Amino acid sequence: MVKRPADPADDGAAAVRQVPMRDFSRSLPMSLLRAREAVMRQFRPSLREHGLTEQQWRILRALAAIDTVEVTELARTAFLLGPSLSRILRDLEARNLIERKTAKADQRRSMVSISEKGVKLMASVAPSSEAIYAEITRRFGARKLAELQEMLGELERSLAGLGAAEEASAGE
Amino acid sequence: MVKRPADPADDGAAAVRQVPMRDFSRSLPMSLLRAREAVMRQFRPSLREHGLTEQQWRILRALAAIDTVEVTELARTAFLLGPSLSRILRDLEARNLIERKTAKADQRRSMVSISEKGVKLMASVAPSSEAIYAEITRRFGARKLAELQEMLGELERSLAGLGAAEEASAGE
DNA sequence: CGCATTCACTTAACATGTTAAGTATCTTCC
DNA sequence: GGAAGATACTTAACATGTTAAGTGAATGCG
Repeated sequence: MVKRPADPADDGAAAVRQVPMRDFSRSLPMSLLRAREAVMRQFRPSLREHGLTEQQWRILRALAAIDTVEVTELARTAFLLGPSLSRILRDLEARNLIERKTAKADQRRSMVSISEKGVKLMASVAPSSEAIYAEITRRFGARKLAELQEMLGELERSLAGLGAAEEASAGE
Repeated sequence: MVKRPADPADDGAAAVRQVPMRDFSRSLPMSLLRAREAVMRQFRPSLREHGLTEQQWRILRALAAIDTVEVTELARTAFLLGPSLSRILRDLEARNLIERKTAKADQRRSMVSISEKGVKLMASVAPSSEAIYAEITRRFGARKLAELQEMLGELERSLAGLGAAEEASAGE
């Protein structure tokens, strides 16, 4: 039900009356979601052809750049939560795309690295992936792309330490 | 294993040598993902307190703005895939937060609307949600926020029609 | 009319996101 | 050196993302 004023084409300047909430489609989270989806839509088909999901690809890329890492550090790098990473590593290991061995000094830690097979798979995916990225850059513009990334970084930094714990600090 | 050149602090101008791929953490998808996560991290606790997930909240907001819609149109508005929406609507209906009735003219279509209870729930969530949004705007800057959203929109538009079908057009 | 297509969803199946518990290992500190 | 607490994962449980298949209802067309 929900009766509303029924004023569709009223998106001008002084539209601050009794609007209960910012137009949904213009919220920051939605903008970010839509933009990211527009980008990922380009990559998914290629990854899929190689039997990889977006997250698996993130992990392989992260591993290719660091040789060997602990799971926790990998989670931070690939921006995945522990449980997700745990599952994916199990699968990637079963497919022999990565290798795992527990650290000698600390039996809790397990060191992960990409395997030869993993490296080869990456080599087969990278070209098309790079081509797609290049096309995106061409369409949007390299300059603007850099600007956008800068702003996204700023946004992230400006929100750092707002929602969680806040250990050592004044007032509270 | 994976032998690499081992040249960490070499991110200057002429770093186009044999780098197999752009530094992972600086890729556009990652930037978008991290930024969005930084934003959503602010909202999730509040939504959770009210028993809502991010997606459920998106649906309620979309419904509050349009009175009644078909499921397909709602999917487009709330930016959810059909299957996800189908499940969520089932749950929201069971919780009496929305109402559903099949259209008379076309038995395939089901018209969805928010219920009184749904409206009340929204009213109880909106204040804190608005406050969070205001704080984000304050921290990042209203001007920059608008710029960012504009760029995200441009990015989305510049990629529109690149990955899918492309029905009526020249050259295949 | 009758049948193949298309449409508007819904189900299914598998992968990940998200939070809470569980497990083994390590560290501290008495 | 031994129990309490902290760490580094892993499991569990539930919700959503993603693709494919299924179902019932309209449409198009001979």
